[in-house]
Amino acid sequence: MTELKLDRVTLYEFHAQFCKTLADANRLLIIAELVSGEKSVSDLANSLGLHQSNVSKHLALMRERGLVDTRRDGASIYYSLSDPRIFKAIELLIQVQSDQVARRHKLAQKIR
Amino acid sequence: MTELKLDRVTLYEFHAQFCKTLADANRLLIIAELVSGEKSVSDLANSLGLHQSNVSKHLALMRERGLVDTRRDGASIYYSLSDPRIFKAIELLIQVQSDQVARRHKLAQKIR
DNA sequence: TGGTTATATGAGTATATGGCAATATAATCA
DNA sequence: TGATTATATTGCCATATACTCATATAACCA
Repeated sequence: MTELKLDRVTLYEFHAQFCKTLADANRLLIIAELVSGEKSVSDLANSLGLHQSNVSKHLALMRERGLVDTRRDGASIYYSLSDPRIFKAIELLIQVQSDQVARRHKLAQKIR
Repeated sequence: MTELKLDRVTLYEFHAQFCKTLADANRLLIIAELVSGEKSVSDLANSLGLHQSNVSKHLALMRERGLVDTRRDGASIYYSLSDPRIFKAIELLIQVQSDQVARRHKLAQKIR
């Protein structure tokens, strides 16, 4: 009983970690950039206006957690989404969020 | 140009906040409990073995961000999912995550 | 080999987050 | 009204996170 509960918590911690990986605006921006194809660290740093070390750290985290793959070409390292459904999943979340915002807006109008 | 970029960042911060709301094991557990119908704070605290104040805080956060609705009945307050697709979205994320883990496992086997 | 470019990593700092304990607010009931 | 139950809120602490700067590692080229 307790054993089963612990397992369930562990499982949910695992899923929560995945959500945490998506729970950063810069990482979402990076993922969005990668939808159109692989990009190097400096590509991303330039297009997003972020520090190279910052981007590198975000990519390292996403790599650790299996969201992106890497390919070295000379001195550059190219990052790509390991699964295009990552972006689909994010889009669905965004859709739900947008609908909620719309619903709350309507509700606020009714009250007013 | 800069204006547009700022807007994009702001938008992604908004989406990141939504992901953050899901990025906690106990909140995911609460959401999973609510799939089967509305529950009071103490219901949730008991079934998950969490402190009442802890559950209350998590629910307040989820309510602020529109994930749950509330209904008062006497002294109790019942929480419910504001949109069942929240759980669907989480399930999709979990699916992607599971596939990634499976793929990495296969890869590890090949290397070994 | 030395210089340059690309990426990764470590140190330090500021902020955010989750948890617990204690207290406050609110509703019920005797 | 006073006691009880249910929920919310506040203060505090420990930990985690993101960021910047500086430095290390790695590949390339003259």
